Amino acid sequence: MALVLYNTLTRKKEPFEPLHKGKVGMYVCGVTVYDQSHLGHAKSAINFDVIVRWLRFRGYDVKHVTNFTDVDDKAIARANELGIGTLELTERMIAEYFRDMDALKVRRADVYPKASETVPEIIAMVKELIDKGNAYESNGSVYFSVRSAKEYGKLSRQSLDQLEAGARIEPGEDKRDPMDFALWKAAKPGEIAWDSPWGKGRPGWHIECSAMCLKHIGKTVDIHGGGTDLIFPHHENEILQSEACNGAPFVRYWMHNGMLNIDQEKMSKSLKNFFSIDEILKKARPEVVRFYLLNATYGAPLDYDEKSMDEAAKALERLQNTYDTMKAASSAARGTDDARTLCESSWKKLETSMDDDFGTRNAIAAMYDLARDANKLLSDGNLSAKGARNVADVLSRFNSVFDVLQEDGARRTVTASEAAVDLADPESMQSGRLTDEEISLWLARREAARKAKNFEYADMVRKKLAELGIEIQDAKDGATWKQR
RNA sequence: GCCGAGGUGACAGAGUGGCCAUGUGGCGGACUGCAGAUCCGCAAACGGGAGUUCAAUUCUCCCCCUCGGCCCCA
Repeated sequence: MALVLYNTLTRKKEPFEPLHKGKVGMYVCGVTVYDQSHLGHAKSAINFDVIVRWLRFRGYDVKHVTNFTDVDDKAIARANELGIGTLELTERMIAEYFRDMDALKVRRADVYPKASETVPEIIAMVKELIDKGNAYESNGSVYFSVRSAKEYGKLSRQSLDQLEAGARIEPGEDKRDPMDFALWKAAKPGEIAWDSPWGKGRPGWHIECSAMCLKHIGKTVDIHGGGTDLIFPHHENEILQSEACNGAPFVRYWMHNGMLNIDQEKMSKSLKNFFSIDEILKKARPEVVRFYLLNATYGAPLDYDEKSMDEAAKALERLQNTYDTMKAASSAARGTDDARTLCESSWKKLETSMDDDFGTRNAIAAMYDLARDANKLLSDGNLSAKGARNVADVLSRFNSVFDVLQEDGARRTVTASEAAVDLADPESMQSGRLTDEEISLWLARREAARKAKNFEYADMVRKKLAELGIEIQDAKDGATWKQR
């Protein structure tokens, strides 16, 4: 089954065929670094993180580029407020961004170009656009002439005339046409600026992505991603610039992730209705945040509320329990079923889902089905040790793409000595860390007490262990325990 | 106004021309000394209207509603 993805350009799902066989050049629009990152940014980062991981899992050699917009009106304004340099502020924000995304287990892109470090390439591109007659200089600024483009609005399906009806030129601008946009902005006093053939100034917003794509990937990128809010005008303008400059198709597949809404409104910095990643991580583990976001469709808007995050936590708990249980059963299970058919069909379903425009939601559903059937086999006593291992392997493979299960949470069986008949006082349990042997000993004592129907003692042991962060569960073939 | 997406059971959210989504929650069971975990069963849906069809939640048309984009924004 071939990988199919939804292309915003054609509004259809298309079979994925990169320009060069086996290689994928992928560019994802990053953030403007003037403030903290919020859950909406996390959604984008995690959606594309999993997309990249799946492409790699499928054997593609992916070069993933994500930029930082560090030269920008808001960053300049914020830095001035704080009385620090623009790049000082943006460096700080970039560090925070990495801290946040690392916490969310987002794999790093291969390259993180910054606007401030791409100025020579940007200037070269602007020059070329002027030479080719697609741009013009005006009072130290350079604008792209939309009327010079062969076609306009193919991504967002906007008509230039329609747009112009509502547009107007801001006072102080020197555009020839209202829809023309700045490639290079003449410096204003107190702003960060670079020398250029048009005097001191700085790059416009859209041009940095075009320049970075060209520099780090080439004239044509296979996948260009970003939020749906960037479709117009940002991505539209990127197409105009890049195709006018390079004379080659700019992007083969446009992928856009849906916005995260809160109370029916887009979460955004300007609306001040956002949860910073910091805050979110106080409420939920990173794995839960990932699971919550991946349990939706990347391209659709997602409404956030605390209740749905809690639901995600509970649902994930089930998969985690199954994962832990299966790992424990990998040596203990006694049945005869090696669960091969089950594992194969579950994995097949996951692959089919992921190959269908990265259907993480259905992929997760496949894991639920696997968990249910495997748990049933186990509790019916039919699962073999090898079968448990097979199931754990599938979940582990799933996790290598989704990264939502904790690997060290294994529930452990007791390796108890039979001779543990002395019912020592649970109160004598040392606070601090117990060794595995000590835990086994206590569980053996408890087991002996249970057999003797001394439930008071058994409950006491369970309680004391719980106080030390050790959770135990009784099962048919003995208790298992887990460090919390 | 223009462009785009969408309306599915209590909630979240897939999908398909005729058969189970899935998860959380609810109800009833099994297991259990109790916890917990797990499993089984039940109830519960396809915005409204017309049409195509043997059959439509799934296709077509109309209507209603919601959301996003059109300054910045993942």
